[in-house]
Amino acid sequence: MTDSRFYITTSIAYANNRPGLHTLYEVVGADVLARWHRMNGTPTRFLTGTDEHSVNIAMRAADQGRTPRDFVDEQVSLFRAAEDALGIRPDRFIRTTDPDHVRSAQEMVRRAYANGDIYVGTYEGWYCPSEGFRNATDVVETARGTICPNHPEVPLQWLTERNWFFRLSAYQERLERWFADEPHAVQPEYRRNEMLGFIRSGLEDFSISRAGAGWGIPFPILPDGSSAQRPDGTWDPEAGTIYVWYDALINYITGAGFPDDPESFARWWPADVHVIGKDIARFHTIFWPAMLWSAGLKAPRRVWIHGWLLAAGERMSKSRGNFMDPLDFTRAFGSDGARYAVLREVPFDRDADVSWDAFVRRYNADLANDFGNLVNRTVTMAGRFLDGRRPAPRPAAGSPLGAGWDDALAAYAAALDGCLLSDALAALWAFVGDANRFVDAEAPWALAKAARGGDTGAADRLEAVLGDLVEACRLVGLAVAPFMPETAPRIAAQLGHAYTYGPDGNGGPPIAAELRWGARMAETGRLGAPVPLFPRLETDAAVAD
RNA sequence: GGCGGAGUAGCUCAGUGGUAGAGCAGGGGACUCAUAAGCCCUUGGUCGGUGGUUCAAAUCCGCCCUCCGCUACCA
Repeated sequence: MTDSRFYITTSIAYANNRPGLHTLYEVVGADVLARWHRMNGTPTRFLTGTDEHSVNIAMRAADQGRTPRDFVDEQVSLFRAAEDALGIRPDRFIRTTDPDHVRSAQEMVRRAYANGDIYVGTYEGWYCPSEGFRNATDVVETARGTICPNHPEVPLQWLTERNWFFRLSAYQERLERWFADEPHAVQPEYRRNEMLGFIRSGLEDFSISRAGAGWGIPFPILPDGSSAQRPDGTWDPEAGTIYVWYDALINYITGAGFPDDPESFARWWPADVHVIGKDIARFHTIFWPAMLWSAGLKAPRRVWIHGWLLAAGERMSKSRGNFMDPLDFTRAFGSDGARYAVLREVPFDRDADVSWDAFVRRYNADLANDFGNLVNRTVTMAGRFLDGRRPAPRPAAGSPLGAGWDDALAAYAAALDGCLLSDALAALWAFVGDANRFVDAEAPWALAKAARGGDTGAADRLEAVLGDLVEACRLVGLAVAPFMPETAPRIAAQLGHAYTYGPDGNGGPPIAAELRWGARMAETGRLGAPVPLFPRLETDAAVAD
């Protein structure tokens, strides 16, 4: 993205339960992309949050003898604590209960109405209180009656409701044109094809209101088209509430300033990337653009659909109970270790099996052994052989490591642009491997011994080799800062370099200039103490799943 | 059922016509700056099955088997 700003969002988490790593995975990934753009000097807005309205949530709250608001407040605090532990720094944490979001959703309904895209119809079908509407082909007939396969203990209800519907059918042609004109708007490619296939199979209208559900955003229009707002400012309950997508999806524009702050909205919309899970791809790539067009707004520039975390081949989920607690994870791996492990282990474009042991192996191999040890041996050798004075690197052309850096960085940056976070790390770690091999090839300890014996050629070479290694550590440590924002300043400190980026990645110089080989070679400095960055973990250090 | 994708070393995967690859895990070795890390070497695969095309197929074509994704209204 070469635009003057970068707006990235995640899906908003359903605030019905404590958070799992499989939910926060997406937010960590988006946080990395946000930090990368912030460090590049691009004004960046990163939005994440929670989805808090539903009959299910109201029921759970009632079961506990609490108000829905009280219930979701507690869930949200758990999400925020877990995100904080993972180093996630959104520019705004949006809640669908926020007052400006309520106004935003209602305004979108009004615009759809004004554009003739919503109408009162009748919805009929099975309704599972735990899951929402069930398609007739999804329910199961048993001796006890019709049940929801996912919630057999919860009685299904046959619903007949007068609801508002959105005229999605009117947007089929425009959606097909959008997919054709903007081939990179939906990624990865195979998801795009699935969505395109869905569009071509024909689009039906969908319902956007619920009657009689109290915990939701008041539907702003009565069936006759008049406002549902009463003179005292309250809303006529007969109008019902806004149902799901005209509530949840709207958060992306609320977070950009719609409708209260037109100036902000003009600046930030359309979003550069919506990062979402594959289970809600259709709503984001088909419903959402149509809803926006109906309101006279632009579709998002890109929707990135990531895969799921699997445990033994099964999707991690709260209902299955096979998910990892993010706080267990960060306690064992550290915030940065957790971020690295999950984003390296799971390709951002498809599902992947994960396990505690696999994360430990990845952490030990990549962080403790390869990179952490590289920094540690470099700082130790330079400290000991050069009395703590930081050696300068050779010019890139004269250094095996310097000559390879540009390609490594280019591969890293290209992968980040393509949202392929695991590939980005792999590209950087190939360079880390080069650096470790370089150490053994040059054997600085042997050069130091020769230098002590009076060999001035060896002394010069020692200086050059260690200078290259210090520079390699500086570059990798800085480049990987979006993934490991706490470790980056610790590396800089050990290398005697300043680190001027803030805790969210804002504030420093554009990273591109800093990531040139030798960018700081003219500066002198002293090395810090060699403190191991990533202590090795034992495979049986902890048990979790 | 329809459309799409995948089956390659113990694990995760790369490889789209020309003598089977990487990382991790396992084994051995030399070194010693380092978090018993790093480096070097190495065990290991009838490339899902089968029939074709070709001088030559993991790679192209047919058929079969297995697995996965999408196939509408989750919050």
